[in-house]
Amino acid sequence: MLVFNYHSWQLLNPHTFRNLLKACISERNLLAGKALHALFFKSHNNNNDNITTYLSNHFTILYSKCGTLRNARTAFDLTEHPNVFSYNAIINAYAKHSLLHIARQLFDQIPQPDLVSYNTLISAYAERGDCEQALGLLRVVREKCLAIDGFTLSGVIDACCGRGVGLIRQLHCFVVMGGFDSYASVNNAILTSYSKEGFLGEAKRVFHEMGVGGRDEVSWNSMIVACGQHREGSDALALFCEMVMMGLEVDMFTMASVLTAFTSLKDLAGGMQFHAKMIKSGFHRNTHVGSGLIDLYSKCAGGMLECRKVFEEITAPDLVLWNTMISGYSQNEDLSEDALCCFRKMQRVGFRPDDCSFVCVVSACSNLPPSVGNQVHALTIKSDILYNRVSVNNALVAMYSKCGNLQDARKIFDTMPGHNTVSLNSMIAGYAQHGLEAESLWLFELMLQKDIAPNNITFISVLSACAHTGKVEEGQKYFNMMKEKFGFEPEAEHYSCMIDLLGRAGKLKEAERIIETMPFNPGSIEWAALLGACKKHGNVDLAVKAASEFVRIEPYSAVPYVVLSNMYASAGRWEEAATLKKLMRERGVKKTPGCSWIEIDKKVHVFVAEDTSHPMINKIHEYMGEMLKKLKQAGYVPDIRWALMKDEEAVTAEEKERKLLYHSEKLAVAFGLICTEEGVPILVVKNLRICGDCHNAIKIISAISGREITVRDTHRFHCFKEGQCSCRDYW
DNA sequence: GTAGGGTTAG
Repeated sequence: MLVFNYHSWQLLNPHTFRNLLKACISERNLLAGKALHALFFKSHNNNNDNITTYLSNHFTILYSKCGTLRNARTAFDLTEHPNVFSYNAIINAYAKHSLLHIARQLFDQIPQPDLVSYNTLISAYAERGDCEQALGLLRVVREKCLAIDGFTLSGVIDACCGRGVGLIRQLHCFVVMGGFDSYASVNNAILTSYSKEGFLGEAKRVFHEMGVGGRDEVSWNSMIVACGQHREGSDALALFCEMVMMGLEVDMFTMASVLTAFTSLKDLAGGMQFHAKMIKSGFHRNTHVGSGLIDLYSKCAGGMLECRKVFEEITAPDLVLWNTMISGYSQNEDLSEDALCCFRKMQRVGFRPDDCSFVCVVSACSNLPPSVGNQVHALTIKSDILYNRVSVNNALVAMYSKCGNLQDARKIFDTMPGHNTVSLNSMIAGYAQHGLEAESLWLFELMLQKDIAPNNITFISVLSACAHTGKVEEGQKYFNMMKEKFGFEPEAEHYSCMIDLLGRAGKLKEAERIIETMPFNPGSIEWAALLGACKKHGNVDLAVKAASEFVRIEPYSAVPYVVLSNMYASAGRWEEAATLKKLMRERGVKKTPGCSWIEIDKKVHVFVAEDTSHPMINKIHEYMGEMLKKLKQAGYVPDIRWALMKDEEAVTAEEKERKLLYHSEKLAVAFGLICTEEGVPILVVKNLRICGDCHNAIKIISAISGREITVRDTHRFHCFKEGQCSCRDYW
């Protein structure tokens, strides 16, 4: 510990002064450093000897290390002969403050940059995900015959992560050929990159090949995180135990990594126990651990209450911690507005949002009225350093397409500075959700041509595009391609897509067979897909099986009860329908009330079925009455099978027709048509799936009114135009 | 004077 007495410093000789400054740097003691700096001006500044040059350069290093950029810059500007050390320090300081353009300017001024200068800049580009620049610098380093080291390679590998596994494989080769595979840091970077590209097997291989002696703590932590992120939580926990048994040092990074394992297992109880243990050791106040905890509770506890408690315990929240909170809010659909509040609050307390903050807040906008997304988009443009980040653009593409605005999604996709796997995934998914399977598959083929590696998520979108349009053969082809050509082991989601694809196409037997033979225990999603297919094709027997399996897994979901009782009712099996309704009441299962909303002039108007609360409801009813006449003239026949919700026998056909007319999506559409100018497209969002009668009616409404009407339901988009729907009635 | 491990988009 550095102990000082200002008065005695006046007598220091230059060498002692230098040693003191060194100590300040290694201890990051800003206070003592500043005092030394003041003294330096009084006594040494005028000399022009080596030690003065040394000292003045080291003040830049001191301030850079202590994170005070302004002081670092002042010290740097006051240094008459800046050496490469202080250049490197100040470049690093700017890079860490996301001011890469200034870092680059300074780099270009260095008379003779050394390897550390290059490494620093490469890391800065890696931080930004700019793989081209990082590779360019690597080339320069090699041309200059500077001997590459582990810093160079781990930086380059980090920068190239996210550009497909092919590039990582090439770099891995380069690492092995150059003999850099003895560097733990380089192997760690390779390991993490493989994992992030979706290749856990390769990551594990790297880890094993490192051997116990070749690993450091980072290797263990990286492997634990990799397993956690690939939902192999129990492997992650086993690694942690192994680490503890071996007496390796366990730090906050390890704790955070273990938390990702609990999160992946959705093991809230285990995570909470671990939390309790960490409270005893005080780890829970650490930001790394905190973000792990917040992630755990936001994903597993069904709300943000616990997260807020964790957040409040943290002594000095950092940017990642704030981002994790924003992310938590944005993943809880009904808390999207809170995500925005959190984003604003973070800025109020002085944090500058980074790409991750924007990605999270933009994704929250997918669940909010479109105008909010537009505003946040404007914000990303204003904060220009982020504008060019691929990740933010990807999030914007996803947001616009989820908000039903495929045109703007495409515009961003076409103008963004570069594409990676996620960019293509977002756009492909956008087209898939809108039922534009041809565009979706065309983009996928383009992706392959351009050598942008698909990942497991790409195939989810591709398969769902096939499912949404009934392309059974294509779906089968892509499912096989994913295994055989790309070596991806299909995950539960891929199997669900196949169940959906086959089931909807009427191949119920094949769909059921997939459930029986897939290498996972089928979850509610798989059974729901089969149930939906049974409903479409009227197979009550199989529906009973699917529904009961669903209920076993998710006892409080109303979905299986409602679907099955509607099926009974449709088949005229009233008693069974009633029994099911009774059972539902007895078990306390509540149906989610259907509601639809529309944004007009930045105000959201929500409608529930047979709504009478809206101030303009009379006008809406009047409009619907008129519309009904026109609809009937155009050949609309109300499909009263969709009005079977309660007391079926008691209601007359006329009453059923009236009920249908006042479904929430029809009310919202009518309101939209009343409130907007001729020709303006309208967007309605529904919290459940669109009803079949509404689907039919809105098709005709779109023709009568000459409007483009988009309805987003929980499953996909229906874009009605000139009497047709983009789903081509396949839903 | 410089890396690799916690959060994110599909």
